Parts: sequence; C-alpha cells; structure tokens
Amino acid sequence: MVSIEDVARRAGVSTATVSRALSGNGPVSAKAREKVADAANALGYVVSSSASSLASGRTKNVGLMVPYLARWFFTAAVEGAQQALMRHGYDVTLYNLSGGTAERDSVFEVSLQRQRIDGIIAIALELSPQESATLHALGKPVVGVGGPLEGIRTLTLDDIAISRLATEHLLSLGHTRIAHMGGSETYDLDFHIPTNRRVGYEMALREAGIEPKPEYFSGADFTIEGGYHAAKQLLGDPRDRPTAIFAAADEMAIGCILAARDLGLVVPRDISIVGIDGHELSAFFGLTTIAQYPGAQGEHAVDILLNELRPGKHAEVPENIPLDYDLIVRSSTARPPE
Amino acid sequence: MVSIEDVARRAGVSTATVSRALSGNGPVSAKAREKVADAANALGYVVSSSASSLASGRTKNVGLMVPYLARWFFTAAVEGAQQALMRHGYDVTLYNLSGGTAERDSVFEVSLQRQRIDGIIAIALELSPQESATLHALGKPVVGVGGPLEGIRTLTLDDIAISRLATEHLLSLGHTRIAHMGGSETYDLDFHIPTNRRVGYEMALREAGIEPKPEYFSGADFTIEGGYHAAKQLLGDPRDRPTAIFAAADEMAIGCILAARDLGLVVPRDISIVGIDGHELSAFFGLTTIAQYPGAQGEHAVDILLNELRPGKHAEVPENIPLDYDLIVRSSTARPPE
DNA sequence: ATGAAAGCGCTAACAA
DNA sequence: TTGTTAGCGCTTTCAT
Repeated sequence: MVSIEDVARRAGVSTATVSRALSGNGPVSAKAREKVADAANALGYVVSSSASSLASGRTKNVGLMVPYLARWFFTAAVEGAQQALMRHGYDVTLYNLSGGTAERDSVFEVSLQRQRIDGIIAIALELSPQESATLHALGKPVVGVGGPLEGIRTLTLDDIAISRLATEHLLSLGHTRIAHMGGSETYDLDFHIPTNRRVGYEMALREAGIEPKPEYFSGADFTIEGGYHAAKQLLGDPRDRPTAIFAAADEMAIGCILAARDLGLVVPRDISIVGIDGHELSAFFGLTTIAQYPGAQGEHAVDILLNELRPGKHAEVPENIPLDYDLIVRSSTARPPE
Repeated sequence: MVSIEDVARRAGVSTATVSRALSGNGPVSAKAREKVADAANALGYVVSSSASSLASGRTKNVGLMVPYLARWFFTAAVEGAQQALMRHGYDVTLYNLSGGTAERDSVFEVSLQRQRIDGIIAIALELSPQESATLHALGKPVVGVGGPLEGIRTLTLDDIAISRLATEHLLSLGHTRIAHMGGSETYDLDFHIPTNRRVGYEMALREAGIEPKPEYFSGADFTIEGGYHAAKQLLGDPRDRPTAIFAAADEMAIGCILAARDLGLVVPRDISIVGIDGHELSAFFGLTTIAQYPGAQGEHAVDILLNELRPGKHAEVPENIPLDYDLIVRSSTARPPE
C-alpha cells in the first residue's frame, strides 16, 4: 500500500503539504502542488478513506436510503443520485429498507450509527416519528426525494396539482365518466401519495360540476398486474362504463390498457387512459402520462445535500422544493365515444 | 459521540476489553462480556467504522459492482446481495458503471483504491483485461455473478444448456420452424451471453436434424420494445412464418407476445414463445420461460465472499459455480398449428 | 483474562 | 507557504 509518506518523500515535501495539495484545503505553492501531483500519479496514490475520515470527520460518502429497489422509480432515482455523487468524488452506501422489521430497525440503530456517511438522501420514504428522530439525532444533513418527510428538506411532486392536470386533460377532451385507479387501502396506510392524487382528481371533477362516484374508484397495488385486474372490474360491467381512467401510476395504467384490449375495447376510441410517471414503458404503450424525472430528482437532491456539506455559505433552500413534471400526450387519450 | 472509552469507563474495564468483548475476538470473561454489553447498550454505542477500519484493516463493507441498475436482473441481484450482507453486519457500497468511460475509469482508478471495502461482488460484468488486472491488484476477494470473468470465481448460468432446454421444449411440442431472437451485433460486442444462447439453440436444432436458417434469427436489444419490433419483422411475412420463437430474454419475449397480438396471431395457437429469466412480468403474460433467480444468486455470492473473508479454513469453492434454473411452462407454448 | 500502549494513515493546529 | 506534531477512535501486540 502506498501511503501519504511515500508521496511526501518522493515529492520532497512534508505529508502536511501533500494532504493540502491533494485535498485543496490550505495554501500550497504552485510548484509544490505540481510536485505532489506528479508523485501521487507516479505512485498511484489514493487517500485511504478510513484514515482520512478518522482524522477529518468527513467520509466523502453519502447514504442512499430506499424503501426497496426493484421498482423503476427507485432505481432511476438511485442511479441519478449515484452518478452525481461520483462526479463529486463521493461514494455511495446503499441502505435498503425492504427487509423485515428487524432489518429495518438495524439500519437505523446500527448501520447509520457507524459514522460511515456525511449525509443521507432518503428516496420516497415514509418514516415513523421514531425513525425521523433517529435520523435527526445523527446531526447530519438529510434530503428527501418524494414522500413528504416532517422537518426534512424534501423534493416533492405536487400530487394534487398533477392529478388535477391529468383529470382536466380528460375533462377537456369531453369526458365526464372518468374513473380513478389509486392505491388500495392497505397500500395507502403508510404511503400518502395515493390519497393526494385522489384528492386532486376529485377536486377537478367537482370544479367541472361532476360529483365523483364511488363506483368509479378502484384500488390496486401500483403494478401492471394489479392495474389489469382492477381495470377488468371497472370496465367489464357494460352498464354505465367509464369512458376514461386516470391511473395514479403508469404501471397500473399499462395494466388498464392491456385489460381494455382483452375486453375488446379499443384505446382510445372506446376508452381513454392517463397515467403518472413517465415510466420507461409508457412510450412503448403510447400512454398519455404526467412525466416526472426520478434521475434528475436524484441529481437535484445531491446538489442540495452537497451544498449543505460545503462549509460556510449555504444557499437558502426552502423546506419543500417542488419538482418538475410534464403532461405528455400520446395515443391513449382522445375524445369520448359519441 | 459516544466512544469506546465511555463504554470502558462505564463498564469498569479497559478499552481493550471492550473491543474484544464487542468484536468477539480474543478472550473475555463472561462477566466482563456482560458488563460491556450492558454499558454499550445503555450508551447506544456503535463502533466507528473509520477508526475500526484504520486500526484493523477490515472495513465491514463490500462493494457491489453493476454495469447499470435500471434492469430487473441487476436490481434483483443487488437487492439479494445487500440483504444477505446486512444480515452479516456488512454495509454495501454501490459501484455503478453505467456512466461514461471517464466515470467508469474513475471507479477502477479512484473509488476502488480508497480502501473502503473488504471485497467485491461483480454482477454481470464484462471487464477489459486492464480492469481485471486492476481488480486483482487490489488483493481483495472478488466474486462474480453471471458474465464469465477470467480468473475470478464466478456464479454462472450454463447458457448453452438452458438454450438447448428452451429449444428442446419447442421441438418436443412438434415445432420445426423455430426462430431465435438474440442480441444484435453491437450489443454482443461486449457481452457474450447472447452468443452462447444462440449456440445452444443451434445445437438443439441440429441434433433434431434441422439446419438453423439465418432468416429465423433476429437481433434485438433485450427490451420489450426491441423485441416487439423484431418480432413484427419475424412474424409479419406470411411466407414460411415460424411457428415458435425462442427469445434470449423474457423482456424480448414479452415484446414478441405483444407483437403477435397486434398481428392478429393468437399465442400459443398460432405462435409459441419461450423466454429466459423468470422476469417479474413473465407470469402476468403467461410466458413459458427458463427461470433464473438473481436474488438468490446475489445471496449465494455473498456466502462465497464472506467465506473467503473469514480468516483460516476456506471451504474449497471451484472457479465456476453453476446456477440453478427451471423450465416454467405457462400458456405461451403449445403444439404448432396443423 | 486483562490492561498499557503503540500504532493504523491521515488532517489540522500551530509555529516558523 | 511550509513543516512539526498531536490527535482522530479503535485494534492488537505484549506484559502481567
């Protein structure tokens, strides 16, 4: 192992100068800087993270916390954040909460206590008050992406606004029999997004003078398969069948498209479908959707976090930062049948 | 921050005893062990990873390296490995190679050199000789999952055997006009799996006395969309249309199913389709497939790695470890039309 | 079985 | 601008 001493010797300076030259902290003459750079290069020297962390209290490592990984949104957000962190010389420790309760607890009580990280990006997490407290007690900056976290700076979609937009898109096409597919009850217990999306949907309807009907609401589990089965139910009954479905997520919306096809309905002639997400499969299925950008969201979270990590002047950042979204109109929506 | 000294004082022992008691290395009396445990608990003490790493040379951290994240297989493998590592008290650092060349190089030349990890699990990676050398030079154990890595202990699917099995399944149903959808040329340049799968397919055909036809091969990019377009091509020409397609991955196979539907073909009456993977969507689409188990593969890799990390007696592990797979017959395959 | 003490490789006062 | 040096919090010899 090549150490800072080897570099110092080779460059003909002290270890302190090497440290300063390589980290950019503290004054170093141009000449010394160059000698150090040459020596470090020649020897292939890289600072030992543990020694550096121990001495400085900074780890150059950020924790990425996700409820689970195997879903488009989380993966994309992690990927975006990780790329951005790497560009800034940070490593990434992955904390995945998808295990059992015991594993989840041990993340908070053990893993996070190991002083391995300078800060945390919490992706689409819903935390218990207990867990929130533990996070705060770490005394390290935390930035959330999605899933509003109490007292934590968080990037959030305006779920009500996007649901209104989706619903208004359908209304503007002339639809009046608009169903909504949201979260099923159990799913919603620890996740508020579905509720907010339903609220936006109902607001838009009422503003158009339409009273939302309970029969036009259907709960599913945010998967293609769940959306498929729920849509069969919604569309199978020929009496008073809706002419449009607004699904709270693209995966369910894709399930709706497939169900409609299997029922012999032509999208969008017989039924219009809108989703939310801009999922990687949405273009392929011609799905009209409200796109959000998890990769960019991850990068954005990194910017905010690194800004807080930088000593001194912190740019003022509000507690809730609204995220970008776009209505992408494709071929799954059209005017309702006569 | 509560340090080992605080614990030592509270337990009325030396820091050395605390270290030994908590780590389980070295002799400690039952009484001392208990006093230490109580004190540590009461104070909520957790060892500082950097101090421990610096002193011991062990980081209790493993690197997970993936070519990219946003694909079912990689995500599932990472999730499996990460859960297993957590159970053993290890943290996970994620190295994602999906950025540009510069980022990729910096993973090898910088990130991996930071002494942050005890070992590496390389998931479905194809490495340049250069990169392999760098990995080896780290002097740390490496275990591969998929993608045969020279000189590295690797868990691999027998791609030839599974392709033969898939093809033989179709042959046994009576099919003779069997097409194969594999990787397109560019895709294959740095990834050998598609080639091996094609080899298995051709072997099975020849053994059945059928000469593989070039028109029955189609290259795509391993996505649903790519599979869809390639299948349109394969199935659109009514002259001498194949009665079955063996796709080298479920996502392409799902694309084939959707393409067949759009062409008015009924699966499996008019066309049989087999995939490989056991993708999360395969059950929903009724796809017959050869399932593999990335989550279990990740866990398995962890077992092997941790075994090498354990001092002393290493169970003998061969360089190539074959992985489990199963033929799952669903509703996308049947006897060919008369 | 336990404690004293010497590092592990680096950073950051402080002095020059 | 540079070097000297005292830690950072832990592990691990070496005595006892």
